[in-house]
Amino acid sequence: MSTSQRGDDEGRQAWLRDVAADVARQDRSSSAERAANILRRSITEGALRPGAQLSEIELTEVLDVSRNTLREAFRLLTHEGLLVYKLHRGVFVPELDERDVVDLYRLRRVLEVDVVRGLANRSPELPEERLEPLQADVEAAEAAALAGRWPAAGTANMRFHRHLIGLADSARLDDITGRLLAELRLLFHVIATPQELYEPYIARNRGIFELLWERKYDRAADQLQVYLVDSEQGLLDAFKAR
Amino acid sequence: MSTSQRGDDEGRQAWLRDVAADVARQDRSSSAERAANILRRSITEGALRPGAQLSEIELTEVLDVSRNTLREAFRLLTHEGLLVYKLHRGVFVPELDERDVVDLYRLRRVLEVDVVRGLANRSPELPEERLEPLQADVEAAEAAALAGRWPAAGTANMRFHRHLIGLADSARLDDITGRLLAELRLLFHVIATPQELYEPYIARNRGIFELLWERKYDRAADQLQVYLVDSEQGLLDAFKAR
DNA sequence: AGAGTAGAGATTGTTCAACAATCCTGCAAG
DNA sequence: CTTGCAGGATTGTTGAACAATCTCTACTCT
Repeated sequence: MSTSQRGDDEGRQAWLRDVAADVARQDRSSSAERAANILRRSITEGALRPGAQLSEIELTEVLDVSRNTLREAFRLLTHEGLLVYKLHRGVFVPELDERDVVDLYRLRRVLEVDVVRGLANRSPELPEERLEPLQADVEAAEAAALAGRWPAAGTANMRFHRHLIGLADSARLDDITGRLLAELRLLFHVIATPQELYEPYIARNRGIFELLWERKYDRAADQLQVYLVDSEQGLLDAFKAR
Repeated sequence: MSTSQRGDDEGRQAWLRDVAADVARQDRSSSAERAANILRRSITEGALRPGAQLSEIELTEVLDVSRNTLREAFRLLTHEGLLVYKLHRGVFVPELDERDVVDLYRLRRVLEVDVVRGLANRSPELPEERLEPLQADVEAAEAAALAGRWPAAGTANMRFHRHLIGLADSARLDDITGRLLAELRLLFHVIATPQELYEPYIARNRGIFELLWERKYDRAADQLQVYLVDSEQGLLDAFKAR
């Protein structure tokens, strides 16, 4: 927090306000969010399978929160698409099908490809350091794949695409992407062998990253488009084989 | 719904009660959703202006729900972007600025234009009757404009774009669009004279509709793109003039 | 007088227990 | 086999209580 701020009161006050807001935002981890984090992991890591019902009474005991707080956590996850409410019947882990695959990938394609293509005409060119998170994700995925830790590879892959979208500096786009990727994780759990699903795409992630690094945004967008079409087809094939 | 746009509490409470009775008649979902529907209408129709704070105790009395249920409704609307929480200070109608205009229109452009362009390669060609809701919206907007009822013209315009997105048959796209348009309505309320904002675009809506009817999807997409760029610029100009 | 501070009052954040409304199950009658 | 009806279980909603935090006022000190 060592910034050489010049002495104007206006700037200092704004700076203080920013820091205060930042701290307040981090303090926001309430009981509901803690419960939601636990449930999110349980869902995305497969402990709670699609179709499973989440009993309120049981979970209030396990998570040690009140029913109201638990329901708040349910709402958070509902917004992310990881749970669905059925009136007077409770919350369930949604069961997605092929139509959802098509729907989700349609959105992914149009959004991600547009973000990458849009990088070409930024008024200040994209600074190199903005690509560093992407590089870290690519390397994490490669390392996890080498070690055979496919769930970790999947997580790194998700982070890569989330960081890719983040280059657009759009809060709403980030929000939408968070939901899309969370729903995709639900779909991946239908697949028996995650290795076949992820392995071919790790190298392609690196290819896209390299093109971004060389500022060849149009070519990166083209590759991303093909990547997403192939990935969708892989998921659809896995569905048929199941 | 005759309403005096005065800021006095008495008038606003009466207005809320009217909407409450209106919505309760046709709504059989949960109390929280009912309350959320009432508040959503109050916000999008301008009774609750950007920057306004929503007092919990006041609204529990007006809406006749408990604080917990009301807060549930707040959360629903927060997820839609129609309310923002400030920790320990309450919920407020957000005040959007130029950056939000740019962000929202960026998303609108990429999504709407892609939907229209995608109509060209549907396996079963788009049936004509799918365009009927759009026609109704165009005509409603023209009628409202002729009568000088600009809020109604704005509503019809919103419905036109929502139905346009609906042609894609994507539940997630519909969901996202609902949120984007709701936020746009927040922005429109900053504008003093809605007439100037809507009038030029009513004829262009008809133009886009006619092109869709003639199955000239690429040309319709091009016009839509220009439409959205101009609309964004109009909003930005209105912001500067304010 | 002006700046800073302590505290009262008001509002929000969170939890709990109880009751109402609804759904599911199993069984009996047609 | 279908339909209708208890009874039990689960969710939906409420009101109250208490903790945490903010805002505003009044006071103190320089």
